[in-house]
Amino acid sequence: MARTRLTPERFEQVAARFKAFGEPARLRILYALRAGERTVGELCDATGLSQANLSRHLHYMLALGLVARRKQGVFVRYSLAGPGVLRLCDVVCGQLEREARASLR
Amino acid sequence: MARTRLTPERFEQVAARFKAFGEPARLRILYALRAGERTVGELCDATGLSQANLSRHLHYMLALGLVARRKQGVFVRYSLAGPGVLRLCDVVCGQLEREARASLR
DNA sequence: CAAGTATATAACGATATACTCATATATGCA
DNA sequence: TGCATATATGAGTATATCGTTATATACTTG
Repeated sequence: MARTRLTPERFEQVAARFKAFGEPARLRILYALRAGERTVGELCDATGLSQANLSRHLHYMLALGLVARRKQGVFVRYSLAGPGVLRLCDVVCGQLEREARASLR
Repeated sequence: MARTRLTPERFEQVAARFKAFGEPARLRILYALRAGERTVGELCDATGLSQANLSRHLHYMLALGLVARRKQGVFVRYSLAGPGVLRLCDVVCGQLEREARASLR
């Protein structure tokens, strides 16, 4: 694997990316988008978050390039920015899964 | 891949794990441990963090199972809890790397 | 243009988190 | 035992971030 030099600002970037995932509300949003594009209203229903709160998190993730935004009439449709976005979450889920199973036996 | 049901508390767990990585100071510590076991004092030098601050972050990551602790006389030697700990960071680094390269051309 | 709906944003309070300074605890040694 | 060193922790401050309420903006339709 190519070893990347980790400058201080690289640490900042990486941390910022992790921080985006380090919030249950945002994870819920991302997983609600797993099945495909959703309007803000639909995401309200799917996640149980308030509209204002949702909008703020979406803006946040849009700025980080985690989600994509498409305006269509009155509606705004959000989607995952790429197939890799949830891969990271799945890795962590898998790790926790394994740890949980290991600690049981 | 086994599809795991994502309960609310699963979201919390995953978010907590991500949050641990979402802090530049902790990333610096983890990467300083990449080369192997280090005492707190050595980590002070390697990261530039204050002793008190460092001690807190180490405690935090110890509780999450990201680092291991071994007491040896007056010294306490910390190390990465497992080989998978930094794999996640490398994934993110790689993604950012690719994105940076893609946005250049 | 007026009214209704979808989304975004401003302002605010509450809470959490990072950091520092000072001090406590633990260990080794004279 | 007394001192020096390594690490941990308590207390306090500053800042960031989440969530809410109220309001603004943008678009559609009558």
